[in-house]
Amino acid sequence: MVRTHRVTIQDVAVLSGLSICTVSRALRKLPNVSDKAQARVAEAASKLGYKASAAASRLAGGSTGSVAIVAPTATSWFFSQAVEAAEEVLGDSGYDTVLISLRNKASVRKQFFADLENLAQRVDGLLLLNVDLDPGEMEALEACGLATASVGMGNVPWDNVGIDDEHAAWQATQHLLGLGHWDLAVLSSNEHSVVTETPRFRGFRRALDEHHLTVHPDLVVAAGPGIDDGRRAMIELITRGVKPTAVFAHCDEAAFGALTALREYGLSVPKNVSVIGIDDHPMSWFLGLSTVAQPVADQGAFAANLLCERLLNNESPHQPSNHLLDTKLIERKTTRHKR
Amino acid sequence: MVRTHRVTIQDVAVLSGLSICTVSRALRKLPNVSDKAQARVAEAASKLGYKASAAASRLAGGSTGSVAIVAPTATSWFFSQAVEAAEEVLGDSGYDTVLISLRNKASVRKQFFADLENLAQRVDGLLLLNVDLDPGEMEALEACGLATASVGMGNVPWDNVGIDDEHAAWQATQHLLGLGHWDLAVLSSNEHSVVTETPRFRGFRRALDEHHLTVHPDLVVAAGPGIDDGRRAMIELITRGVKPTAVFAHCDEAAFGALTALREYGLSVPKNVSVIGIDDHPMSWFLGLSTVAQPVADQGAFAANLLCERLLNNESPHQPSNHLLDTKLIERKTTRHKR
DNA sequence: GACAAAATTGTAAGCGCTTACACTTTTGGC
DNA sequence: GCCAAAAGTGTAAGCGCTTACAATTTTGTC
Repeated sequence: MVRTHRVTIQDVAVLSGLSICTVSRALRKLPNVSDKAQARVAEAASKLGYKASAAASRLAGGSTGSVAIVAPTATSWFFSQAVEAAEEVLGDSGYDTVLISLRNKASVRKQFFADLENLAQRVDGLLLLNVDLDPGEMEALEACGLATASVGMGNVPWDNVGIDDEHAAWQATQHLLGLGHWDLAVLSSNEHSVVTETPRFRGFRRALDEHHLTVHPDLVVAAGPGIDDGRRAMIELITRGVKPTAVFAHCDEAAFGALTALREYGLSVPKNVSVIGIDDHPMSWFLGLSTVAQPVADQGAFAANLLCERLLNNESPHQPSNHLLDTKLIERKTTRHKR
Repeated sequence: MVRTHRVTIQDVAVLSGLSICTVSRALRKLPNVSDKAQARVAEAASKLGYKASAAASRLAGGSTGSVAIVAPTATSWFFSQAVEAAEEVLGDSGYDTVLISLRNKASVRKQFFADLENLAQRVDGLLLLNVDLDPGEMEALEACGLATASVGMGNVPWDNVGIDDEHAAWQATQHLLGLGHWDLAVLSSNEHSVVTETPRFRGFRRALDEHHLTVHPDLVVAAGPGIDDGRRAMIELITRGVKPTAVFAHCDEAAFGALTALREYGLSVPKNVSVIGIDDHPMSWFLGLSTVAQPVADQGAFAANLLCERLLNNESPHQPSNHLLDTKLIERKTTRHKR
């Protein structure tokens, strides 16, 4: 195979009998190009197998052809799922996906925001996955001027897609309530505090309210997102001596941990205690965990689509939209009617 | 904040009182730059917060500053783990990571190899994760001239890191044998066939050989990498009427499936049947699955390091190396001495 | 048809960097 | 000290694209 010279816009210009400039415009579908020219360019380009050099294009002021996906970590089920879905739609729109994991580390995160200005010249857009911004970070983000979209971030000045967390929690709690349980414990996200309730905790409380029940402080315990976090939280609950008949975990992995703890303490699920989570983690099916499913891949794909749109007609400064996708209760084997 | 003009190499040149060319060389640590100049440039650059424009650098014939990581899918535990580890070391070396998932689809895969030549001008290197190459793909890869490294790919003309699959399988099998089991079933990868044994199957067989045992065909069944695959395979085994006292699954997820099937059929683990897998999936700890652990993140990081090295001193055409990382038997609750 | 306005196309000047090559300074052997 | 070789530095020509702006063609109107 001959290492042939790179096909440049110049070659396309010659073959189509037009100027470089016209070719450039035609290729990018800018206005002021006759249909005839458009067609000739398209033909020449495809005949030559021409693809613009990202570097040259970028240097001259055009786009880089890539967007960055930023996630708190890349290893969790949720993120890898969302990332892959986003990568697919970005790829189909001709964008490369550069992956940036904050690795759940403050230092990495700080580094990222400090470097944002530089990143801005390497990518055209930013897709943020569940990264909670403090005011300073928000400012840096706005200053860098990158087109942005996000997943799971409420109240941001760009397009966002997520689920209604409060509603999802309400669904889970409501399910438990409907089964006759009223001594409900909750494994709440550790971001939760009495001052700033998380949406999921709010949903939990609202469901209780609706049944004229109140949240008993002893039945609330903080848990991180991992299995072990859930296990520890559940043990904490058990050793407090409280006896809930059902447990709502803020996410499936925490629920897995709760399941382990319960088993360790000789409590049978769902005979003695019902357990429900949120997510529909792939393992949940396997373990028979009742849960409220959220469409993870859909969220990633949707957000990516929004970003692409924004990237294409970068003129229109349309209002940032916030799309909430549906969640769905999935009843499996860890919840049962109270005896 | 003033939208200040981009800091260019020109600015550094002026501040350091040297020519652009010298600055360029100093920055890239090329030879033929005096220590004095080197120091002056470094100082000026850091004072100005200068960072070379990737686009300009690339266009002028330099590097792109990014490498592509290619995985069969991005959603599995294994790959997301390896990808994050690789992303970390690449990032530390100043490279952006562009993620490419083949999405387990032949069409995507074909597209990828067809586009390789284009990709070659957007990235400096390629990190392949467990993608089995057919001869044509291999050729395309070599033709594109990209620096390459890989994880889990034996016998390739570039640096590779992986584990000794045969040995890992041997470890697992040996463990079972050591517990007194001799009616062993194996859930083998579905890539396995009588003609081309997979390394893991070979390890299984070797362990048996060493105990003067032979592989009974009825006790061999193919299973994909998923939980459901494992479940179906185990059910197949059970309904065949064979009664193994222990099962070796080629990966943990298949083992999970086996666990479910066994439970469904009223067989108790490890009382009636022992089960072991390979991987040490995060869920294995949770489920108490005995397994042979492989260092996933380490493999990704190691391969990324190898690639970076190769990228830096691109002169030295050193021999491709193949590094095998250690695997370790982890005894948990699904394996027990035969009664 | 004539002419101004609108639509299309072309010219040429960069974007910020690398690198071949020319030029200047330093080094070291005698 | 002298001079060639080595080491360091500068000049300038691109890399392949975008985009003002100028030039040309087409269109529409009276």
